[in-house]
Amino acid sequence: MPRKSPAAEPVTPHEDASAKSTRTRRRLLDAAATVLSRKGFAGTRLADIAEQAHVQAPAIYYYYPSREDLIEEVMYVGAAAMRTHLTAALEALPPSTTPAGRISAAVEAHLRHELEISAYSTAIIRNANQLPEAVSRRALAEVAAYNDVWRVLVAELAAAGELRADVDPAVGRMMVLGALNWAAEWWDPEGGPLDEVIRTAQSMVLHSLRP
Amino acid sequence: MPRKSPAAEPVTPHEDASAKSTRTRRRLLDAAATVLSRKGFAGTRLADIAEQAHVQAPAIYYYYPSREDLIEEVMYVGAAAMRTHLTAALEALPPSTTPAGRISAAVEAHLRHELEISAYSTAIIRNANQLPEAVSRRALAEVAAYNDVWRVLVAELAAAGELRADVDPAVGRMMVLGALNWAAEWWDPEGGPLDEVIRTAQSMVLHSLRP
DNA sequence: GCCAGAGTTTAATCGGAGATAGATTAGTGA
DNA sequence: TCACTAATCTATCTCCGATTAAACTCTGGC
Repeated sequence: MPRKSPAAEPVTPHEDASAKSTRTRRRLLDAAATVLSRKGFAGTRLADIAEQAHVQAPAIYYYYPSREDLIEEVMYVGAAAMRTHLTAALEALPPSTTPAGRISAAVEAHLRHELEISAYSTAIIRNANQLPEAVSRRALAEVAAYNDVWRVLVAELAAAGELRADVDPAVGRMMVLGALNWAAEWWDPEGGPLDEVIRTAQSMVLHSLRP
Repeated sequence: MPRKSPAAEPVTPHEDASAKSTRTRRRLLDAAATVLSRKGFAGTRLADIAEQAHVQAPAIYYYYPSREDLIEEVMYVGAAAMRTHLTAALEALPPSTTPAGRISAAVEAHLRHELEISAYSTAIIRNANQLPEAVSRRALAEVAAYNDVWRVLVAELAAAGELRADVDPAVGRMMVLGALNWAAEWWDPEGGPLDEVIRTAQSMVLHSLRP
């Protein structure tokens, strides 16, 4: 058994001696995200993760106490990054931005980040609802918080009188998020520039919500 | 070893003697769809399927040569049913129906069927892109055919001059299908009548596509 | 040049799950 | 009721994959 996992020792002994450790940890996380998105939770083998990360399988236990802990972190980190990214994008907007403008920015932030960290995104999208409770709990909480941000965006639009009367806010929000999430399943960098997808998405989303 | 699987003997010996066999087969298929949607491909245990279907695990081998064959059939049958349902709904429309009216009907058909056979739908949605090639081949072909039906619907709309210029037809179609597919992940019969979701969806879809 | 500990490896262990063998029971026609 | 087939069961085999044990290696500080 390894003496102590680096994760349990945040006080770095030699200031940057842990650089290697940190990098390997990240490699394992990325590898796990990739395998998880391609094979699903139960199909994710430690051997596959290890191969992706260029280590032997037991090395994983130096960094994570168990397979489930590693996967749990993939889900959480991916979900948290998504929310952080969206929040930052919104905060960067000038205060004068209209509700429609904010939604437009949110659409762009969602798509860019989703497709940039697509291994994490597809891992979350495909697996979130078929994981054991313990593995998905933190991630689902992040996803709920992410949804809340959108809830506010839609509410702001409604408050400005720009939400069509025949659109239920909750249903509308889930439809929009579904359209955006699904992009991870079909978008291919080869098939055309992301910017065009973003423009089309922004236009469709706003037209689907506003009078 | 069982003498012969009923599947291999389409000529029913006693005309309805196979009724029981047919029902068990269906129970197994439904059970497999349920487990598959909840646990994913690799997490789908024969024991879980068997329990859902009220048989012992080895009984499955009387009907299917292997676990993979059973799952393959779940995917294919679910995908094929989806396309059949949509096609039938479109053919039932009066010939005078406008392109927008046809899309509206397609939205309803998609949502109703998706949420009615939700075990099959979520099984397909969550697993289609993380299955071994051999298991998903037929299902993916059906999905492609299903997409083609929608491609035509959008083309008809465009031909009628009712597709906004800033909406790329392919991107628009995938966005719409994403919004609809995602409903299987969040819609809950307790949370309100399906009809209202359908009306909102129809309105959003048409407004997102038309000038 | 030597030591300590971080980081990683090879070699077991051990349980779980698909598949098979060989009964056993249910159903139907004579 | 008998005989035969359909349908299902119990017991078992076997392999795969997570985890653990026990080294080994490399690096920086002395």
